[in-house]
Amino acid sequence: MTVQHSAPPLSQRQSAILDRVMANGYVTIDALAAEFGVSAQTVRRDIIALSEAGQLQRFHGGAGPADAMEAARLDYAAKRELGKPAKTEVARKAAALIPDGAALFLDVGTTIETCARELARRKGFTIFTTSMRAAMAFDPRSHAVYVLGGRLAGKDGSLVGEDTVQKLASIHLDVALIACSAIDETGRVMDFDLSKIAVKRAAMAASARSMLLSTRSKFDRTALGKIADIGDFSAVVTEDHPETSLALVQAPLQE
Amino acid sequence: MTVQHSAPPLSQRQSAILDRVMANGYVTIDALAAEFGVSAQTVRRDIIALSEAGQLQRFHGGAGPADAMEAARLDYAAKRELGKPAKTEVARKAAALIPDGAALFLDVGTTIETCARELARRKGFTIFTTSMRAAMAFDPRSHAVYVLGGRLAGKDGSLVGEDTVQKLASIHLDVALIACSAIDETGRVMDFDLSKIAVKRAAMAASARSMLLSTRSKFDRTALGKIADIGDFSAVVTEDHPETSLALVQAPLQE
DNA sequence: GGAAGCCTGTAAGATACCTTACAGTTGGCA
DNA sequence: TGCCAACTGTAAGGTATCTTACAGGCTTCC
Repeated sequence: MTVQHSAPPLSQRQSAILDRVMANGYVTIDALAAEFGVSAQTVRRDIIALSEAGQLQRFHGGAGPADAMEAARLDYAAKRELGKPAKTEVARKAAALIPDGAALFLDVGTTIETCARELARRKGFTIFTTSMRAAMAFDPRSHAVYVLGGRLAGKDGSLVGEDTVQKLASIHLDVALIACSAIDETGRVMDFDLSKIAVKRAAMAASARSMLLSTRSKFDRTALGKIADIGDFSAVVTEDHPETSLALVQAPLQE
Repeated sequence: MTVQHSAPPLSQRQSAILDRVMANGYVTIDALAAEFGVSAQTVRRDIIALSEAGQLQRFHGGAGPADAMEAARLDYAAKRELGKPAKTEVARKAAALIPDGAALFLDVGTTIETCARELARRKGFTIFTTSMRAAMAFDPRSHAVYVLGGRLAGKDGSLVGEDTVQKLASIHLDVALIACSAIDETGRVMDFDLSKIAVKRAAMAASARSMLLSTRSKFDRTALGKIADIGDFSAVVTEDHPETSLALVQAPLQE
């Protein structure tokens, strides 16, 4: 079994620069020059080489990540922009409905992540989630964060696995924040990803209340599998202007 | 139970800017101005406000993350710099010893993460890990990545839990890549974090071979708990200049 | 109505960075 | 030794960004 790298040769310093970029997300040329004890121009040359090799992305004054994994994250990030303002509004409204100190399940999804960042600015939550990106939003010193393990499924940092369901069965949570792919005319809440549906249902079963976060763009559409009926949720949070075909509940949750 | 945010009020656009920063890691002012349809100067003002609020960090031409979680990551990243060149060397040497397509356990730690990024540039590995940061280094389309769940323990994205040990007991891996805090004069490999020791031992037990990644700065020191004896490892990877008090094995692994 | 406050856009000078070009250093090789 | 290639540092001029300052539009409130 051959041991070989497909990547082109990198100097020690270039490799170190890559490390820093991957770790910090963004580094300035000045910082790199100071760290390695070389001139800014030398660092610039390294960055140009790495940039041309597609290893990172140049910015004015520094460089940021741009490789396979990060590029996927950017694709993923770009996807967020589609429903951006609506997502943010939904996330903020949902976060405002969560009482302090609650024990929560956080589903996978961009809206949930935005909500997670909103919640992370408070303190004392207990979080169960299958989304690494949602988990990373929290400071472990301010919150108790539990990540339900599994196989890394996509660029979104989501984890899927059979154990997840049974682990959820053994705990009790206050609120499950659930995302979906579609809500059809009859009020069926649906998702494209079958592997995640079981997790969503288990999370709902393990929680006293379930909250569905969905932009109106998901309404009157259909998807592969059914998660639940819209009536199974204690609250459905969407944008204002509820000109949809469904009656929406938006009452604050209480313990 | 009161529902309130401790954070100061943010405009819709400022909040959206934060979202983008958290998602992309770094955004340029031009990109933000174009996205929101406002002038660069307006975006700059938003960024200045957010920066003064400690929500993000200003850079020449854009802004990057700098809030609680990310700041912790930066602290963590700063820590890497202590043993930087040595860590990189160890990581690269270790990665070169791993045969293609191997099933691996990746421990928590900066050296392991650097090694993970090195491995991620190849294809076909099966990865089990308790480190979210290590997991994120891989593209799930090129590798099978399994994250062993647990409680988010620190800024390093590490997960600890009781289930982890028993889950490891049910699988078989080729190589376990293990990190440690110290190796004392008698060859005892030790760690400061007791909660992680059980995981390391379980991973070693589940793997045909174990590889210890350690810079020489860890040698002739001691720590809280013992992981194993240095003889329990199939290979110990450290920097060149093996002027240590221990005989080190650095043989390539084969299946 | 009118003043005050806030947000926004525009413009000019100051600052920081980038590019290009050239020279010094090092190491390999004949 | 002499030559060449690769790497690095320095410097000058161009470009981009930042800062500061001012003006217009909008809302609030008297």
